[in-house]
Amino acid sequence: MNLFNENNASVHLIPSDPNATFYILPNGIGKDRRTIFSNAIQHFHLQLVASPENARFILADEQFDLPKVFSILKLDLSESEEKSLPIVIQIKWLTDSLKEKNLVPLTKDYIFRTPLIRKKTMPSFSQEPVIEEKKTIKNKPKRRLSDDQPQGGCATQVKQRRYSSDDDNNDMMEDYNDTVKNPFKNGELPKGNWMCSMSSQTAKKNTEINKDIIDKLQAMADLYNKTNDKWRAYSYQKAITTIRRCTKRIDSYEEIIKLPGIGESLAKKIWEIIDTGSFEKLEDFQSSEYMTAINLFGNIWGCGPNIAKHWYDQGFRTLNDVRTKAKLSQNQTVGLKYYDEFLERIPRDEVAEIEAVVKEHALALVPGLTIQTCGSYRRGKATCGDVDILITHTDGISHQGLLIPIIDSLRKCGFLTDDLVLSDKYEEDSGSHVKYFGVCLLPGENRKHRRLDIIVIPHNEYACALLYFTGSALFNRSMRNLAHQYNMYLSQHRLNTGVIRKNNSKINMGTPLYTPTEESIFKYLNLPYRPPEERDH
DNA sequence: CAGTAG
DNA sequence: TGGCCTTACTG
DNA sequence: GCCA
Repeated sequence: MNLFNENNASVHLIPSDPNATFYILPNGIGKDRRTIFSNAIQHFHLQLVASPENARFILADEQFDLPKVFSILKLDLSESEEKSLPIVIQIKWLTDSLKEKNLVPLTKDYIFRTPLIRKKTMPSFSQEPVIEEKKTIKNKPKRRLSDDQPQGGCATQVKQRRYSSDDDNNDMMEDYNDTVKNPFKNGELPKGNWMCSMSSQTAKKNTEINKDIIDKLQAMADLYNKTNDKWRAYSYQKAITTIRRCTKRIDSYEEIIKLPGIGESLAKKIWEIIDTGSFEKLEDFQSSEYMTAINLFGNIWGCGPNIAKHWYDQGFRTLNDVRTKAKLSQNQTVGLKYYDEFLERIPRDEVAEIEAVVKEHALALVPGLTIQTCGSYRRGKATCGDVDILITHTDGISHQGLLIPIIDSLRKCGFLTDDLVLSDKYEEDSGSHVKYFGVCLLPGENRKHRRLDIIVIPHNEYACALLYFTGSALFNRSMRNLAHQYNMYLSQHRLNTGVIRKNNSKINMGTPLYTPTEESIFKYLNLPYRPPEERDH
């Protein structure tokens, strides 16, 4: 793994080599260009560092010469024959690479003239420093985030937050507020029906007024969701959200068709419900042998539309058919075992009890953990479908390797009865979170088996994870879709800006934004902040 | 990879 | 006409 | 199913 071909004057870069650390000399490079270059670095899987001391390569504007660059860096050209100096490269190398859509060979033409020192300053790359360097880089950012206040801070604070300058390897995490370019002015959103911009709160008290309509549409959506017609289901779901926001009883076709997300087809169906009190299509479905079976099977955890259809095609019609004749995955076996229990809602109080058990065991292992129950519980619902518990630690480190011990502890006391998904491949890499999906049972009489998800994440991802696991699903999709419009991308890990997509796939992942709080994410997206209770779409 | 889930 | 969220697990 |  050599960075250099010694027999050749040109330098051959191996992008994945962790030693290929790059620093962009900001002088003479505007913020926009710098963002582009940062993105490029990431796109080519190169390692960007925030301070020149950690960089093997310095990317500099062509207007400078080597002495100038070194003076900016406060490095002495004549000194330090032994200490390896960074190699200064023309930024043109990056732009050329961008043009080619591939890293072009790093020939000597791109390297600033260094006749005096070049021979001796070719860094050597033994294995030892590689490992050391890796560790420093991985750990520092996590520690640096220890002053986060997960729930505190209003949106306006975002702009004031800065990383301290000694924070290496955090160029990408720099406060990018100023470089976030979206074409919309403050508070303005792109054209469209953005659920995430609206509160669901008003919806709650108006549910009754159009209840018959909503219930029937919901039943249809549920059924379509269990077929492969997920986009139709999506439309129904959005229509339901819209109707929930209506403050008056809907009583004319004209006002229905005007509602966003409701077109001719749905308007006709809604009018049918209003006019006749019934919904023929739904009744057809509900009396259909196929839909009945699909609905039955689809309620098994781990059985989706395709498996359900497959079972139907095999002639299965009842749960007993499935139990005795179908080839079941491990998850489906568990899902079938608790079929009825999983369909029941969990009272709020019981969620709190489950949370308390998990907290007790987790905190016994590591005091000071941040433990937050998300999902519909955090949205303030009276009952929940499952329990989502998010765990992190403000020190940015203590969460590592935590999941398995927690699970073991909970399993040992009989709280966990079955596992569905258990990912323990924490590689201290890629910020991959760690998740457990399983089944728990509180001690005592008349208890029911409940679905429990535990997610352990690094603290710098806390806000995005919180946002994601709090939902609702529709709210998340709306928000991510909005991010997409801005050429950003939002996931449970991070919010990136400057994403370049082509044919609906990302060719450039962009640059992560600093997201200490949920509020900051809303702000980046030009959205008014919505507390969890208002995300119940 | 398809399927399922969040 | 084609996008409609995104990542991660299982088998 | 809806929308651009």
